[in-house]
Amino acid sequence: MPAAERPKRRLGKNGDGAERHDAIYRHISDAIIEHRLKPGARLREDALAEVFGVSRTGIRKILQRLALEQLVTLTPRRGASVTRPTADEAKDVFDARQMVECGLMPEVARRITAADLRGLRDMARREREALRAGEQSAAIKLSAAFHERLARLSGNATLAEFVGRLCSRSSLILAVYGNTGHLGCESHDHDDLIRFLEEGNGERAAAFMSRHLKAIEASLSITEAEEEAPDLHQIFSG
Amino acid sequence: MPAAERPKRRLGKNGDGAERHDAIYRHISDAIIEHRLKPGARLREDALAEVFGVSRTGIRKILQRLALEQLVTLTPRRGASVTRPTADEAKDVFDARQMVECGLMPEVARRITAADLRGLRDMARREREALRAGEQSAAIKLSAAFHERLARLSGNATLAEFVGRLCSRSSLILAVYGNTGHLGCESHDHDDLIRFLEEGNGERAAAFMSRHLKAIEASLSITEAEEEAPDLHQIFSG
DNA sequence: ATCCAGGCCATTGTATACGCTTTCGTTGCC
DNA sequence: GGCAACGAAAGCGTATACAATGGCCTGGAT
Repeated sequence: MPAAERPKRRLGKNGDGAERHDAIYRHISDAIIEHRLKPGARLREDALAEVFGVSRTGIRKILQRLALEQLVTLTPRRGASVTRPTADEAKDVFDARQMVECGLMPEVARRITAADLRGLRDMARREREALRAGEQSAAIKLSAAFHERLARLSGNATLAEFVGRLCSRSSLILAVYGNTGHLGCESHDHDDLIRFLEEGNGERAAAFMSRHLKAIEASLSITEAEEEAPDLHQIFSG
Repeated sequence: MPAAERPKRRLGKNGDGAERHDAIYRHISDAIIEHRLKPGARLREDALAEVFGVSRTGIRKILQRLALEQLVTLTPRRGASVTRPTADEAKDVFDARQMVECGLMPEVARRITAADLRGLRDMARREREALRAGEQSAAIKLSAAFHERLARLSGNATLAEFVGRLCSRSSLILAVYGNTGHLGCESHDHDDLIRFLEEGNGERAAAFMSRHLKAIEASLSITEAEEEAPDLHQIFSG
């Protein structure tokens, strides 16, 4: 029974050890960012291990990585669950995005090429299409990817990675504090931003990005009412 | 031999599992930041496991965490080694610090209290003393701690954590590209900065921080000469 | 009937064991 | 004499097994 019925697993284990882990990481990460796994959802190691056909060891590694990126919360003896950002954290994240993303715009405007502009337009188009098709999950992920790609065009890998994490956390924040049916980024905002960058006008791009982020933050309904028994309310109201 | 001569280990394992790991993490992290472990140094799992009296499992977890903070590099089948930052990474890190730390100064100047100022002066004093006593290791760590503390006073935990990581990586950069005997931060610089903050002059503090960081970066001798065989040169020249 | 206590179960934390890859040393051949 | 190929050893990657802790359910007492 053990060796006979799963020969492919052994094969997969040998061939692509590290890649498999990375793929699983991306699966879980995407599920969180796309709100398929909602904040507060528990992530049991055994269940994940069985689903992805690996041992708990690998799952633990991935869960730890997600915890360091603050997408999941690891409580000492209770296991892992999707992080539920607090109101303070939400403010910090958006303040950080305000500083970094806007600060990056001038450099991006300076370095951007025609090929980059094409890529950005393509992403914005796909995002619009997903939004129109009602695929919220895809739209959310594409929006985050757009912001990260933009940051990456600055040439600063460190800051780009940081922006990527902030965008992931923003997705979590939207899941908790966002009004349903109202996505974070307006669809035409990104197109306008691309136009400013095409003109090489970094200052206007930065100003527009600032307004863009402020608009997203303003659309949130941040109420940290419950203090001691928040889980029940959240679960039963949702 | 196994059970009789180490009863404390059993005890320690039961009482403070998570804390022990955190302590080990800090030990290794400090050793890297203080240049006791130099860039390129290999970190064998077995050796670390034996030194700290835990199993390889725990060491792997810690190594992974350090890898995500980019203090150590994890090459697939070769194990862990202290990260040797490239010239590009060094530039990115200092550009990022320039943007974030300077951008934070106005808010810090706005929120700083008398107690905060006392704490900062104390840190600056200890740093000066360590520098005068020739304790480079301690001085380097205190300098990084000063910058992180400063960022934390902004009230933005996310950005403060980011600055902390940038400072850790800066320490690594100094180890590779810094001229021996010339520490990154001039001792009186931090005192001057504190004065501007005390005056509540965020703009001047930001400008001074900018010069401060530029001075550190300028003091580096960034030469990425070796491409394929850098290890030998580095080791024999150091 | 409700509350407290004790035991059971579920789940994580840790260690150990095994397999595989990589690397270094040696030997043989050119 | 140098280069290449093979073999052995060392170290990492993964899985499995065991131990400990916290939550939950049940039973009894008030």
